[in-house]
Amino acid sequence: MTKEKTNKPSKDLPLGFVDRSEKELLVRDFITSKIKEVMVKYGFKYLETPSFEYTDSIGKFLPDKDRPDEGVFSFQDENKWLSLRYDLTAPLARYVAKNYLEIPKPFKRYQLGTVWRNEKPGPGRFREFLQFDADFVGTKSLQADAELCVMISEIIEKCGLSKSEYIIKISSRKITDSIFKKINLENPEQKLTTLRALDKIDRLGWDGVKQLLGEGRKDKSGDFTKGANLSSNNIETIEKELKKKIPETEDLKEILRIFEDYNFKNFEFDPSVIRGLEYYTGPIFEVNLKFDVKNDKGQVIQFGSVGGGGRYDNLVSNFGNYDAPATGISIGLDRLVYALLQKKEFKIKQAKPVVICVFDKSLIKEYIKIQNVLRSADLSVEIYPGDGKLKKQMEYANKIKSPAVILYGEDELKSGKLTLRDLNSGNEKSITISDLVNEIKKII
RNA sequence: GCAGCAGUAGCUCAGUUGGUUAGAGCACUAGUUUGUGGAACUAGGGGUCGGUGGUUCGAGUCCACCCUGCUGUACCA
Repeated sequence: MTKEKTNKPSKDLPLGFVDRSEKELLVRDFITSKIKEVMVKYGFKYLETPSFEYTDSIGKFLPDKDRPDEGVFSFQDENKWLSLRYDLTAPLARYVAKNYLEIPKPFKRYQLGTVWRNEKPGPGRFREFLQFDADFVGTKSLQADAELCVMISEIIEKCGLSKSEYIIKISSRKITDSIFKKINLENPEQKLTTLRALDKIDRLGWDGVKQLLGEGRKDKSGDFTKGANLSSNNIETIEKELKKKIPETEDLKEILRIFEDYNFKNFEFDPSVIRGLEYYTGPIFEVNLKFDVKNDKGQVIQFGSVGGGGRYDNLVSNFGNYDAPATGISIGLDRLVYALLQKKEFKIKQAKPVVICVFDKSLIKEYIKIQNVLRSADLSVEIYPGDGKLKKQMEYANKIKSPAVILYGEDELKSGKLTLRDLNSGNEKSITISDLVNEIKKII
């Protein structure tokens, strides 16, 4: 190996960016194919928007900041700030505002695309990842919200998870709104801290959350987080309200009725679901896995949800005069892949090429002829990309998990037959080129 | 950002209270087999022990600072 010298380029990747293996990509392709099937069934339109948007179009405003890179990756082009999109919802709102008069109302679209976040990465969380997003724009009907939950369940199950392995959690921003009214909480900073604390019930449990609602909490590394400083009375009220098993807000009651009509049962009312604090205005949902996810060291990690969404009735109107209530849901595909890979054995067939060994460069014409015969039959095949010793070529074929090699040298030239070696069994056959396709099909 | 832990060969790791030329397994290269892979055997290459400075006769080992990674926590529009 060559020594690392100061001027050599680094082979490290930027923080939070990863190379993705064929194994992951095949699972991801499988998932996206299932998503597309379901989206067609549910009548959503396929859309793609660019990776970059003007920074202010995606909800980031930067009046006097030098670098608007908190949370997003940005650069300045011709005096305008551009940012890589951090989700697919904001670009959708921009798209709807821009094309409002042409598109059908309501507008149903789905999108698959890479998004980037300039944040600290965590287990199964990267700074570049693939997201799936489906939305209804231009309808207040809660039928839309309910259908998103049903639809996302169908996708998850098509990906191979059973009903006992995931659950859709639903809640509504209206619940926390009414609690704040009840305890007369108006200080916006306290409200925010409170919401953030409540969002953590899953991870920290009520004990931890109550510390965060009060003075604060020390995590297991010893780090201290300041709390919301609510009175113990108010904390008790919040706990009592949120422990109610049955939703009292109208929107959730209605959604539950619709779920019944769909005969949809794999959901759970969970008022601790808070999610994206800024733009949600009504029902919110989250897709949670019910099994432990481990890292490659075998430790169980805090994995969080694989997807979620909710109603955002004001996002489109931010762009102009059009009022377009909307609701949507997204899945982090790479996280889903990460989780699926440890839950299930995926046997995704990917043909490996039969290798034609290069005995003699002067026979290359013959090799190409053989290759053409196989490729015409849509078989995967390659001439060994080099001209080393036969042993090397065999090792190569073995390494790439080739099903078979074809040997054609002096002996074969004389006999007019070629040798086909099955790399699994080690058996060799001498056959004519007209039998080749059939013989290979028997092997693979 | 804050906190805890870690960094020794391509990978996984060992390295005794500080003591000569720093080790193992796997992987790699060559050979045993110049027309045959997976197994075995033999030989070989590969490391400024994350970096810089310090303590010491002597540092992979001790100290300080920095860098990187993992985990938790915060933030995540």
